[in-house]
Amino acid sequence: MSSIHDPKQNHLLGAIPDDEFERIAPHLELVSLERSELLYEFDEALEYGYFPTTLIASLLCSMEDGTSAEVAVVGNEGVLGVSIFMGGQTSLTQVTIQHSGHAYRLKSSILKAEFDHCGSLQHLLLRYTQTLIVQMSQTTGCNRRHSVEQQLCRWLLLNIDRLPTDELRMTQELIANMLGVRRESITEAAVRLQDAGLISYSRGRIQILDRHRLEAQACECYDIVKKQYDSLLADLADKAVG
Amino acid sequence: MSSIHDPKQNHLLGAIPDDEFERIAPHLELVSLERSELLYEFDEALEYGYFPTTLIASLLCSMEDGTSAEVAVVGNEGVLGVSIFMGGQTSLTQVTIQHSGHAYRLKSSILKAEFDHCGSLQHLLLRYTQTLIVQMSQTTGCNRRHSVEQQLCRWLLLNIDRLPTDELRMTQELIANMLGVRRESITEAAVRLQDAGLISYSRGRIQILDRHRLEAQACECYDIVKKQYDSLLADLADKAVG
DNA sequence: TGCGGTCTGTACGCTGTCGCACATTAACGC
DNA sequence: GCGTTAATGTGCGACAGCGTACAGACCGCA
Repeated sequence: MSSIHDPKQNHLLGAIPDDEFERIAPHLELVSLERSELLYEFDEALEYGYFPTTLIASLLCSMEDGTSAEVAVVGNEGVLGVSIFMGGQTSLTQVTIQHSGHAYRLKSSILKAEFDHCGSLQHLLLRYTQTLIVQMSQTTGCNRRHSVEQQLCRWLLLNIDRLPTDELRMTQELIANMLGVRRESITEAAVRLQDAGLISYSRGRIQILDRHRLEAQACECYDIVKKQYDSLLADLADKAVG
Repeated sequence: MSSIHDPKQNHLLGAIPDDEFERIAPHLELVSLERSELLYEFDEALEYGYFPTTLIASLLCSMEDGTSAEVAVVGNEGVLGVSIFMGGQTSLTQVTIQHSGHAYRLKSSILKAEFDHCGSLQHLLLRYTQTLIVQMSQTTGCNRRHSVEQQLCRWLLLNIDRLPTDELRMTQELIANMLGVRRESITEAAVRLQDAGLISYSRGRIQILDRHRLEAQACECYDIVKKQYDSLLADLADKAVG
């Protein structure tokens, strides 16, 4: 394939054996999604599962009062629409696009059928779902105990890990929506981080200047989630070889 | 069985077909667990999965500073040790016993093997894991946006739903640990609820007096989680018959 | 019947975050 | 360039929850 797009840019699709991949490959459909797009509404029936390659999505818990809080972030390490194979038919959370990019989508029926083969894909999807659970759990604790600044550091790191660059295109307003805090609280924290030389930003572009110190500034939650994903990726690498 | 204990008091075990149940039944071992017991540590290898019948357990995210926050509560509708079948070998969260009682435990190897039969049990366990994800997601949002009093209402309801009585044996101190707040904050909220006639309590015994108003006082989070479980239980009932 | 410990109630000052209002600055289309 | 709009900066009062300290209430036990 001469295209710059390749389903195997998604770590899960990249890790399944050839025979399983060939079975679903004809059904994979490349889609481009823009920031702020609502991919799934909570409790909505799911037509497709999505395997992101370059986009980042956000799983949100949206409240009656109109506010929302991010429960997890999903990029090319994962899949959107876990309830398709988990057995429910409807989305477990609201899902929005946080960073524009591409994904390969697969009809729910086909994804479910392949899952039910009980092969490698099933194993990978379940293993991935597990990391998602850890991320959600850690986010819960983080919301309860840690400062906005710590959470911002965690959030920046989680996102930059899922992008090829060290620049994020994201306004403080949007970050505030993700973290479920005021825009001004993000501004205050961002000013401090910029003054300290950890990041620099202007009008929707955030540069990570000192990743190491940013990690030090973040709460332990980032480390825990990161380790979990690293162990998943190590698993995936094993699969891809073996 | 003349015993008052029966594995089928657990909704998941009660919903699998006879042939699958017979296969695991010889391996089920009744255990009695006491409040505050640490069942799993985070990231610890899991020797057993547990199907609670009368106990209630709490999945906790524990922080470096020694505090913790509950991410989900599990009773006889569920199972402890989802990572056994999800493919990781280690616990996704810390798990403690919140209310003394009984559970049937099953060696991890046997649980995993039965799961890999891709039969009814697999479907049920995945379906249950899904409700767990919804509960965790909602807890995340609740921690972010709702008052201690609202969270206390939610917590009381979630627990009372998993017990046969309308009395909870639980000190304010323990509730505070679960919700990740100060003991005094629970006292203040509890005083208000008692003054309003919704509950009455004394020294570790909490009576629910007006369940309906308690639901009204709780945030939407309880309803959402409850509906999710109701839909799971409806599924289970279908399975048990069909 | 009194004693010790556990559980609950209350008070006070502190801090982080909120909600709001408004000022300032950079990017973009014309 | 020029004005519009989106994005960011800042200030201020309000308030929920925190940490600490201590007082009362109830329970079991000697």
